[in-house]
Amino acid sequence: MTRRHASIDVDDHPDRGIPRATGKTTIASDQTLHRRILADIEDKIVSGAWPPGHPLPFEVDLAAHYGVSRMTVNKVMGQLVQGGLIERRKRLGSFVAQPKAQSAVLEIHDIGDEVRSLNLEYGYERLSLSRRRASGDDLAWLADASAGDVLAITGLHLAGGKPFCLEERLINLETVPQAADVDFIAIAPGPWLSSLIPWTTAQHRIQAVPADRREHRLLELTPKDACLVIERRTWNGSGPVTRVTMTYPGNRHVVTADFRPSGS
Amino acid sequence: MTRRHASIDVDDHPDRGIPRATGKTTIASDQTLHRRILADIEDKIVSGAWPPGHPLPFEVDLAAHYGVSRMTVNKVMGQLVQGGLIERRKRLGSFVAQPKAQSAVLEIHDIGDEVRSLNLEYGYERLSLSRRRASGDDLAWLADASAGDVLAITGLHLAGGKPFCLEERLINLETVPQAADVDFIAIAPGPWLSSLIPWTTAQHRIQAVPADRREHRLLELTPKDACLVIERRTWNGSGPVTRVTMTYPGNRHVVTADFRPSGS
DNA sequence: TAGTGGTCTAGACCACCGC
DNA sequence: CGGTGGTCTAGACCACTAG
Repeated sequence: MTRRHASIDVDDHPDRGIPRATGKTTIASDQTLHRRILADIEDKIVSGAWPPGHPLPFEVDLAAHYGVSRMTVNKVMGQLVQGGLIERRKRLGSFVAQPKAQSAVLEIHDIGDEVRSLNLEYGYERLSLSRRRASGDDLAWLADASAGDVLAITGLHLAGGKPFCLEERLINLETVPQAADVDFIAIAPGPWLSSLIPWTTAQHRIQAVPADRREHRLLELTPKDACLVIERRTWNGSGPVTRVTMTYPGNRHVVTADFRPSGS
Repeated sequence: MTRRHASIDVDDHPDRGIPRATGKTTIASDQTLHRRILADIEDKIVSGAWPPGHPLPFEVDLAAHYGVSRMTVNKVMGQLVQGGLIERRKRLGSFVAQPKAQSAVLEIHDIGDEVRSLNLEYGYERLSLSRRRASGDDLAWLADASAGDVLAITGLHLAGGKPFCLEERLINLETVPQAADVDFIAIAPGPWLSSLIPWTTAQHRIQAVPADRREHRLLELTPKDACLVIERRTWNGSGPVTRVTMTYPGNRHVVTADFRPSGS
């Protein structure tokens, strides 16, 4: 065991230090090795015992300490890195990361599921559909992609018969030519696309805007109300796919995001 | 090689199928094995060649196909699972996941850094501070924690001399007793806490509200403007730490979130 | 019951980089 | 130069579960 770093301040029981459920910490005993070790080290960091910047023991030492092979420790360290809890540098070692930007996970569900999970009846009503050549506003989204035709759809999602959210969507017909043959009356563009288009990259922008006249009418708002606008642009391997802005009544809708230390 | 699943429809070159940079796909050739294999499989999924529900070859077959050991393939599959691209079930195999809930990563930066990254001068002004016993509203946040004292701080973050965002914060003095000795005039509560308190769990709620009178005045808004309100509740290993409400002028501030297929 | 994923090992080689 | 993390292997055992 090398001598650098402060000694491994884990209790050094005769069981070679593998964390057990018998202590005060809540660690399930019927876990895999790397899960228990991960939980143990996470606890050290989260509890503040190992503050930001604190050096972690080397892989070899951790392996010896927990009585496992280096590969197992390496797996744990990899998960800690991906969770943003530690940073690693060759020759130097591993260190508890400085909490820079908290990253939270924002789950964007299908609107139908979202509504039904509230025990409300879901409905969708197409308001308009038009095919047109990409114009000025659209081009900013299409970027340098050759300006072809786009499909513009607006629709209203209903929850329990009442307006839930207004959808304004643009579909790039160069990437998704099949969309030209759909009228999007029986099915909303979102689920139609997600069943067809594979995984992609997406950017979201969230902002608050005062409701304008059209939103007063469609979303049954009063002139003073605010709207939460979520804009999502989606790309594919072959280019821009769709851009959608969802306008929610701000007083009735909330976006939630959770944060967890590690990926698990 | 077992016979289930459609045959591995990767080009079966004499080089045993290890993806190279020579093809049409953009895969860096000087990558590690598991990165190249990961990129290869990701491409299969993202491009739609393997649609949702499509069965992946078994680990043994993939290992044989790529000419690597099963551990390497297993590492790749683990990353695909964590990226939400595939689902695995024992005895059945691995399948391309149905795109259910898109999950985006929301980065919560330090406000000072955020302002300075806009090339604006950052400033902070404390508006009020009071210590009080936890009352009705606070208790909902503290949950069943014993109701002790809380510190209530309001402050204004400035960008280029102009109001940027209004902060209303509650600090649980039972979890962070040290906060009682700070006046939070020279330093905002956010950075002070993050330099002191280790990593934790957090919940975010984002909504749009019409600006009220106080916000008109403090944020220099007109009566019609909307505000973007981000509420963050933070827990520690030892209990609730802080609850903060950030109110941004909705027309000037946007929250962005990105989505990537895999953790990489 | 047989085949799959999940896990773990003991060892190995290498690139990197501070000393 | 030496020690660290990064990677990869060949093999092993086990739990789970469809058939």
